[in-house]
Amino acid sequence: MSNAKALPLLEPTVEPCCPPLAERPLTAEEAERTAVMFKALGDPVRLRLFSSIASHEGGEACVCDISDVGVSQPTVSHHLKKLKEAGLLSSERRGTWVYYRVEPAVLAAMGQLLTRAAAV
Amino acid sequence: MSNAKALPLLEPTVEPCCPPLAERPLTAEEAERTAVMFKALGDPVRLRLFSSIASHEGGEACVCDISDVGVSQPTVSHHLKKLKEAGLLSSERRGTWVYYRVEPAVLAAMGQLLTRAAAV
DNA sequence: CCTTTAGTTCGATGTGTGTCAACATAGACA
DNA sequence: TGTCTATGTTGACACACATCGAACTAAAGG
Repeated sequence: MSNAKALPLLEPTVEPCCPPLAERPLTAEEAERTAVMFKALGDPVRLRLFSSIASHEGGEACVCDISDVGVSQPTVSHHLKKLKEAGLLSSERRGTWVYYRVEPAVLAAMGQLLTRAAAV
Repeated sequence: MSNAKALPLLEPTVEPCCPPLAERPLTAEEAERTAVMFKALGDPVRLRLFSSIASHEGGEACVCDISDVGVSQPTVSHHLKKLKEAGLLSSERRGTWVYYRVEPAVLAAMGQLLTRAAAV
């Protein structure tokens, strides 16, 4: 892989998904796409897992650090998979442990989706 | 209590619910409360209804204006009820029609929940 | 009373959640 | 190399909950 892409490219208005909720009525497709992300955070267990990862050092944590949410380990794995499928997390195996980390861009986009809606 | 506090008090950091996701791991109760709101927006139909209301004039709309989302009227009523129960909407009967309006404070709080998480 | 608008009840169907068991991967050690 | 242990993931199943529409009820207005 080439190292030609060295631009800092810090977009302040990331928008990988959809327009702000208050800008115009969402189309069916946009709603479908956006709902996946909100639905992923619409479960208490997933919310706690996500919060644990986000508040960890460097925005990443291994599964062993966040498995104390009151459900079994397979259940934790299932929930992490859903968060990953929603594009909110990414995982990486590092030796024995698997580390999950948050996707700041997607998160910021969701935030703007709401705050901009409120600003109108 | 004196009325010395007559400031316009435009809090940029409304927080009727829970701390930012990245500040610390959410407790079970906080996660439960927050999940209700995210789950309410985790459905395509509800997201479209909500977006329609938020993008309407003055942030409010009557049911008759937003019933073209592809489901029957009773279903629309169900979804609006859920959004209302989640604290995202408030309703008011004005003559023949019932008007729904968004709750900007709650919306802003949800946004900060996410953006602050991303900012860490 | 009749029409329009919206909410409620109720039941069928679909989707999500959580657990146990089995499987995959990585490291340690003889 | 072979095996043992620790860590996660996947599959299958039962259970609970959410979704949706048909029919009914309630409220407002002519």
